Amino acid sequence: MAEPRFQRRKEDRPAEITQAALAAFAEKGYAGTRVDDVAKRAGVSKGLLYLYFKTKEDLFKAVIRSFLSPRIDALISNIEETELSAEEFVRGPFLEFATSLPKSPAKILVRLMIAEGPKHPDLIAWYWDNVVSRALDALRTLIKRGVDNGEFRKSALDEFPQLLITPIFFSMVWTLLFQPHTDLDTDRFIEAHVEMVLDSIKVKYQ
Amino acid sequence: MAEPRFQRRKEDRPAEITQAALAAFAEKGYAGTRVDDVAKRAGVSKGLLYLYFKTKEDLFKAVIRSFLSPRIDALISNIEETELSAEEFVRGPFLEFATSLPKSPAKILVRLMIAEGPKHPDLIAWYWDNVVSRALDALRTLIKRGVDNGEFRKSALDEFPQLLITPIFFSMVWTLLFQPHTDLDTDRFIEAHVEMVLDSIKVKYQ
Amino acid sequence: MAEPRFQRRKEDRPAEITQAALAAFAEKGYAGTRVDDVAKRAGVSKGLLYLYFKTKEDLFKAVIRSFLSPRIDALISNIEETELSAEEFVRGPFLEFATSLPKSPAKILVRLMIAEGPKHPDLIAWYWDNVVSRALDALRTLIKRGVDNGEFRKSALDEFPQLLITPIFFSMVWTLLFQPHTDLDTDRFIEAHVEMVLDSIKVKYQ
Amino acid sequence: MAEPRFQRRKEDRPAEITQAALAAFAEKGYAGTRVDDVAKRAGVSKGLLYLYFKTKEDLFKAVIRSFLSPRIDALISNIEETELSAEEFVRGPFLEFATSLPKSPAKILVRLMIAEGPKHPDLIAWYWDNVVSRALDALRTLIKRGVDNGEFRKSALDEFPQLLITPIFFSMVWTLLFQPHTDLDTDRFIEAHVEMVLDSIKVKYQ
DNA sequence: AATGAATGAGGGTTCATTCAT
DNA sequence: CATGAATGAACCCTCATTCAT
Repeated sequence: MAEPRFQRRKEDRPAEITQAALAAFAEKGYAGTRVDDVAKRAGVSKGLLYLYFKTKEDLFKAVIRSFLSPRIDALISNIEETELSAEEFVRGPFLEFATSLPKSPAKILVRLMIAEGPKHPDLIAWYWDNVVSRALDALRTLIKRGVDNGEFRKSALDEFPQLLITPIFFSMVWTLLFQPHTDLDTDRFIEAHVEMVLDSIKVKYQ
Repeated sequence: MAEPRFQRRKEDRPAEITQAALAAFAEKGYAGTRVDDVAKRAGVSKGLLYLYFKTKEDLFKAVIRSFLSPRIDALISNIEETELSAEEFVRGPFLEFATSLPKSPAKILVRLMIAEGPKHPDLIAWYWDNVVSRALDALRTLIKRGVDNGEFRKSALDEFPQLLITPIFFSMVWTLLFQPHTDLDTDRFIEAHVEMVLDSIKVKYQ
Repeated sequence: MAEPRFQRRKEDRPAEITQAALAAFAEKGYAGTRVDDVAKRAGVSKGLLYLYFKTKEDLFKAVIRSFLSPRIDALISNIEETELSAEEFVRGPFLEFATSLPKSPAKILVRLMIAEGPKHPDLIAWYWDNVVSRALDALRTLIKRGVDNGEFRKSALDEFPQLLITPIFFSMVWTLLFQPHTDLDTDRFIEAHVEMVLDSIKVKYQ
Repeated sequence: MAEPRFQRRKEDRPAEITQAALAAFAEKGYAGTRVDDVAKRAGVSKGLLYLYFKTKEDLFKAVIRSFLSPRIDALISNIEETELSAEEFVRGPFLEFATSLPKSPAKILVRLMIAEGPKHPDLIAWYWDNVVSRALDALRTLIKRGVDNGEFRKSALDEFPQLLITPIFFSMVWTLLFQPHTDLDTDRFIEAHVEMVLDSIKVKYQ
């Protein structure tokens, strides 16, 4: 019944701490989170936390880096390797990805990025290089494929692939802020947008 | 309506402080801003600041409340009083409003709302009641008018007027974060989106 | 009877704090002294201390700089302006200065310098420039005057004026360390040394 | 006297640690030295270090005790067993000892003693009993022998044998502090002092 | 009304020491 | 014996807030 006060679990610690930190940052924001709290959440002493992360900022960066990125990696390789037509891909895997994001903790990360980003330019840079620009390229590839296929006509989407993901951001931010005041059905919202985009760029006949 | 020629004596003190606070919060975020700095920026002593605002949080709320809202009020009354057709209004006043926002300090307010909102639910509530829901209603009115006019067909936009403003938020957040890494032409981006929406909902012929 | 919690005494604060800090550092050394304690000793809040001294190190430097130096300044100007013969000066004012030092708080400063000096090279440099090298020059002047007068013969003291002050340092360090174990009569010890030196350099007859 | 050829297997662990600790303390002082660092320097784990030394303070005392003392032991027995005249001894072995000290790590120990001594009275006591008072006695013996021999006249040195070692301390402290700012030739400085002392106490003629 | 000196709770970080492995 | 992961008490410093002037 006596739980040992010491537990050596070197392997798992960083992930556990990172997990706990995400939860804490999500609730209180960066400044509002006390390192003590993160440690407590992780079931760990403050000292140990500092063994794995040199500073609170370090911890924050580790949190940001370790989430979201895998998800996007999956989407990207999916785009590259799929055998679906462009429209099928958009209606299938892309839509699934798009609608899942606002329900995931990614939402929280977006908040943190927006809130704290300006103070951590290197973090933004890392994100741009490793996540955003790659995702953008993948989207461009997908759209170009549709155009080359004759599925899509040439459109502003060629230049602004962001037009496709606009409602994802919006949903995340909207629910983050106004959840108690409204209940946006993000799935249908995003679907409607995608439908609208497809409607606008699909080659209609013949 | 006659503007008093001499003013700015005293007693727009609160406004001056609020102004200074916006600048400070914009630069450093809420937690990163020291009350001292705000006072210095406003050319006022710390003590005086506390005469007008009971706490730092109070000051923050005053800042948030005093900006953005007038702008939206204008848009709303514009919608209500315009004699333009729905499409003309979207292409005209709405687009102008939409493209101007990402260049204005509103961007910063959005950041502050996202960053600090969760800690200030009453602020969010105030915003919802006084700004967001009213703006949403106005948009709905506008769209409904278009449908009633026979300009627009029935569409998801009826339920989700947000589909129209999606790229405004996106532009603001995007430039906030990735300004140094990319240069999104927000004007053309937003125009492209609006065009796409109109393309999708306009009754095409006959 | 109720003492006001706040007391505005801007002028006196730095000196009071510096005073308290000397006492604290003397008792516990630099590392062993808590800023809190210094504040308490000075009857002041920790925060106020940081208003006047940016860091603990800053405070330490201020303490070191503000003591000892005036004492030596006096000796130096004394040497420059005296009308006594060299021997008279040594037996009179110099001896008085020399014997008083080991009983003064200077002892403590010497300890602090020795203990902490290596970590604060700029402090050492300041001391060298403002105190030590000037004192050395003054001593050299004094001895040279004696030689020029025909009071003293040429000797190693010309090159090493430090030979005169050797027992001062020794007395300070010795009592610092071994006070409880021995009772060196520093006055007579230093006198004996000075006598010995004079005996050795005085031109004896004719 | 036969030195065992193979050694250094294990179990001069304590000595190795003590060695490493001296180096560390010398560089950073007591408070500035991390136990971790000492362990690393000694090529040993922190846990093992704590096997040999119960606390950091313990380690510190061990360091202090293990150095300097052997050197002085040698001098003392030298004084007791020598067949040289008092003057010859002073000019020979004593001077050699005196000039070598300021160049040795003893200097560092002196610093540590001065800096940390007041916090470790038992260490001081140990030093007094085992090193200082014995050294003092030996010096007294030497001087008395000179007087009894008719080499020296009666003088203050009889009461204050410290007058002989004054410049040793001085040289150590001086170089410790002002090394970069001056270059005292400690050998010649100490020689000059000794010469002066002898000059003063030697029976001059017949 | 206006100032800014003064307060003190609170948070990030370090590091001597312990103990499971 | 040996390791180094884990603990937690301290300590420096900041800053929102108060109040004597």
